[in-house]
Amino acid sequence: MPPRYREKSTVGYHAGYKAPQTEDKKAATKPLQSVRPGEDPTSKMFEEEEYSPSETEPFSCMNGATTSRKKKNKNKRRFSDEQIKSLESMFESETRLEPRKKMQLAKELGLQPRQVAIWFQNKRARWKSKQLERDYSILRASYNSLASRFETLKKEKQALVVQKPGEEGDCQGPAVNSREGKSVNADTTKGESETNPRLSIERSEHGLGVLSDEDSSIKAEYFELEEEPNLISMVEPADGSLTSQEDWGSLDSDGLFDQSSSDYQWWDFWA
DNA sequence: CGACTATACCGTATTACATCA
DNA sequence: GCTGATGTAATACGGTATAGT
Repeated sequence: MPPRYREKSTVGYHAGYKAPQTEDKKAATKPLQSVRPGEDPTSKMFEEEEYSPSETEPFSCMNGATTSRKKKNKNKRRFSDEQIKSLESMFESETRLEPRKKMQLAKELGLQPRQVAIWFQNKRARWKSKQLERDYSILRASYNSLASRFETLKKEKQALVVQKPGEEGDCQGPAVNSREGKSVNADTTKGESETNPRLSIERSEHGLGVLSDEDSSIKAEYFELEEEPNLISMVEPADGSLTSQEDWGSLDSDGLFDQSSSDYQWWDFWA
């Protein structure tokens, strides 16, 4: 969790102290009179004493609105290109604003500090959303690569089995078991390959598909896959650490998904 | 010192408005 | 001019951290 910037209060609060116009929801919602979406009885935009509406909009026009959804922010204005530019460049250097910088930036841009804070908040949300899309694409590409490699190996193996029907499979038999220092005959090798779930290539009758953006059902199928536990366990550790939301904070694509930073591919387990 | 309170900030979901095709 | 899609500023809400009482 990145550090939060909190302005240390320099005032000694006392009983009965009236909090300064906070720019946040706690104060805004303190009266909290059955607030419903679209109905903001304390609409900060219209209470902010320093707030100066955009040059063109006399926002008082909304007074007396007759629609059921009253209190619409008619003075909502998009920020100017210049403002966006400044905000963007600040966001590039730091995604969370120090209160002092927020105030300064707000002053420079002629915005309310709250507007700056909200912009950063929305920006982080948008950025995260796009990041998730990117990460998913990378993951999908990796998976598809793995799937096609799997198919290739499967075909190779079948070819070898057909080629030498009576013979022992050189590719897996003794080699696999040689780590135990035993000489294994063809029968035991074959027997193990049939019973050992880890040697389960043949078991996959339908093989592996290719993930596409469109077919979400396929995605679901593969991410709940029981057929190939080995594959899943490589993509997602059994402890769920990859999908644990706690780790998302540090999941900034140069971490988990940045394959360019390493020659190692996770599917190399299989190679 | 611990409980309580107030405030600030966060992420997420949602709303409402502006803009464009 | 109307309409639906999209982008985005703003709000709502629940949660957490921190400082003061």
